[in-house]
Amino acid sequence: MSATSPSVARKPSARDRLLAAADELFYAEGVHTVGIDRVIEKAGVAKASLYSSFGSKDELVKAYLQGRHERRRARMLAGLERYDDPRDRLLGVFEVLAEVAGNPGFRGCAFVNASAESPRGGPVEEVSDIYRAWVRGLFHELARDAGAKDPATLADQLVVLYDGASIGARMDEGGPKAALVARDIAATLLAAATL
Amino acid sequence: MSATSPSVARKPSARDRLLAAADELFYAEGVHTVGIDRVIEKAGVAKASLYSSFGSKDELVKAYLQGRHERRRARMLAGLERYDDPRDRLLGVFEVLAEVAGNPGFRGCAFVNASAESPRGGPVEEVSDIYRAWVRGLFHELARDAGAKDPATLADQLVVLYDGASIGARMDEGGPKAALVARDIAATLLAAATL
DNA sequence: GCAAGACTAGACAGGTCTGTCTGCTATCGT
DNA sequence: ACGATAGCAGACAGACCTGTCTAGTCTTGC
Repeated sequence: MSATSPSVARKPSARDRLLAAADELFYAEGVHTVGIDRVIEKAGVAKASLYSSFGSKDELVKAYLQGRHERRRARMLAGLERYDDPRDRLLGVFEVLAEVAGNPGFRGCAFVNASAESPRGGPVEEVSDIYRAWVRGLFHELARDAGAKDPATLADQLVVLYDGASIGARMDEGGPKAALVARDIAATLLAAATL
Repeated sequence: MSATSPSVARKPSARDRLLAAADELFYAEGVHTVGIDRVIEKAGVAKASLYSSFGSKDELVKAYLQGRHERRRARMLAGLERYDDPRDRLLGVFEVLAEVAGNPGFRGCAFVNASAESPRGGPVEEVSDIYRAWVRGLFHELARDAGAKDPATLADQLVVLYDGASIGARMDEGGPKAALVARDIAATLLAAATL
């Protein structure tokens, strides 16, 4: 029980605790609704630490969204490793989404939610665009691998399904249901696109 | 030019001016971001008038959303009158949505946006549920009329498309594009559902 | 031992938020 | 003519917001 062991039971840095608290609160209640005071209280951190780490609330919001992007990306890629067949991998995106949406704390897409309460052209739109470009790129790649005749068009369609599933799960409390509906539609579209 | 002519150039009531101002501001910038002061200034109305007409900001938000619901309903039903064939009427929903999304001020679904910045179980969720039940009912009815074998399932699918189109138009600045993508998917689904 | 850096606690400034209240004015039905 | 109703203008209270600043504490490398 050496007190300075670097790999065991180290308290996370103030920055990491802030990000964890911001992630929970911002996602659950909205980036504008939740004030700085609640974030630092949950993180157990002084206000000065927040401003020395991030500089402003906007930057904290940005970091929160970037963290969401990275974690969604990691979860999606890990989830798709289960599948070998390119067709299954494409539909697997909606399986993973269904798992995520079945989570009790699920409240829709963090980027859609944040941008609903943020001005156009601000930092939120910036990171949202990057996230959405990644989603579309992933679909494009999977559509190509699955043998779609026009992978770009199919990717556009799949993005619509992805968004619709996420909104449906948030607004209608149906858990994974909307994502599975989207999965079925995707299967129909894929069949039609590879004839 | 009688000064009291009831049908010519009457200044709208304070209540109506408030609703019009709230509609513009809340939709463009979010219900939480926009404060009471900005609404009454735009409406040219005293603060006391707002509180005597609506009682609270929450009630004003509710009235704003109810107005959106009613106008969307009227616009949709009027737009669908162009079509005779039941199949065209169903797809016409997405044509009307494309027209709406092509509007320069379009910023997605007012209910999705408002609920992103509102607590669960509040008045916003209440009116959102009513609106969404109407959308789903409309699709159900149109799916039945179009001869779908399982209109309830088709309606679920069309709701996903409707949500996805609206989010895509807001997040990706594509104007009516996402709605037309959704229309094409709907045509494919309808063909498969009426075999 | 000790200096440097990271962190905490909390006061403070300046602004904005919702909601209440007091006066004053104009219009309308009777 | 006159009372009722509707509306306007703005001060005010109390809470909450972001962001800054001071002062003290703890940890770590050397």
